[in-house]
Amino acid sequence: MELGLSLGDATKPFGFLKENKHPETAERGHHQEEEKTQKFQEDDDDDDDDDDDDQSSEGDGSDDTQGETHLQLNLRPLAPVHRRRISPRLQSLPWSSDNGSSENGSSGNMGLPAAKGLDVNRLPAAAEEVSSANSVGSPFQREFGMYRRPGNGNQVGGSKRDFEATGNDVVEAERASSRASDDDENGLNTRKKLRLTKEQSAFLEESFKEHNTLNPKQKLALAKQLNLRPRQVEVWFQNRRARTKLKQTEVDCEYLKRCCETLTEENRRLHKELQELRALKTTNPFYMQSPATTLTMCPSCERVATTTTTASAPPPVSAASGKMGPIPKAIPFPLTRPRFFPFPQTPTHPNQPAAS
DNA sequence: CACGGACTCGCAATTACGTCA
DNA sequence: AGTGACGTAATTGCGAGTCCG
Repeated sequence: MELGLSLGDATKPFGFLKENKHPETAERGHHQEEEKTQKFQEDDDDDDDDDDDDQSSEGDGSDDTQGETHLQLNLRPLAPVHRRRISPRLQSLPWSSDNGSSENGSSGNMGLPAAKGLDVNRLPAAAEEVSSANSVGSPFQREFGMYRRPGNGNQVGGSKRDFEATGNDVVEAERASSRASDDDENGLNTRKKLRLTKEQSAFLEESFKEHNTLNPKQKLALAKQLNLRPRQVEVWFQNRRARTKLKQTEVDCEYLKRCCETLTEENRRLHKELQELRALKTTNPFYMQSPATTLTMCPSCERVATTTTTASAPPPVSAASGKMGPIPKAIPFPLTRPRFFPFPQTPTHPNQPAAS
């Protein structure tokens, strides 16, 4: 059973993040690593030469981007070395030279309200920008600062995934130290939760309507556009998907509940009908004298037909299969049929002509 | 070619913060 | 001012897919 709750059309392309595609790369859906490698490289080298991405390749819409403002992003990866343990394939990327020339708010507005001033989280983001621009502090330090930042105004504590590097000894140590520090610092390390502004939420919502999942490029673009950290965008989409699913579950639940109520009512009605028929059978002597009539169902077409038998001669049953025998010729039921009889008039088998 | 480890991502469950009545 | 309910940002852990040595 499928219900039509529409909380965003996942089939539509990620319109406002659409970029020109290279036809030869538009079909490589599963090579995310290569995609990312190529994307980051191309972003860094040539802003106007945007390639495709695996997500946008799901929808077409690659041709209607002409005339649209292309995103001009200077996608500086966030702490590429320490954010995640970098793959050997990514290590050759020119990220090490942090140019710090990110232009906040100068990117395309994606046809939506400009993200300028959407700076709930701007303080930490700006701090990162400044520190990176001045080459003060490594990306790791910046990310680490986000992770261990004690409650300080508008700043948010980062998560382990902000510099996630699974299996890395450093990270394992930091996890441990972070948890230990939670105990030691008596709540100084309490995470701060920031509410997104209406504009940010609306922007993310629009993005979600376009596409309910993000590829890394889209995530970075959104993050930059909204002055959020990519992880925040990622989390927002994650939670948004969860809310959608929950909503869908509620709708499904409601539908099943109504189905159950309908079936219960139908069952009650049929029971009542059965009782009426039994009462009729016991109170109508003529009915009793008439040949026993049963309703049978054709196993092939599942249509109901009437079968007239005598009490001593049960309906024929196929000796081989034990199933019902051939459908007898239907006759009007019963001869003393009450006017209120609820069954369909003269049910007959389709292969047999109706009794006249 | 099979295999194991590393990496990445999404999801479910949960926590915790901010807001509001 | 205190409080509980609620919405939601954020965290954590896990499974699955992919890549690579």
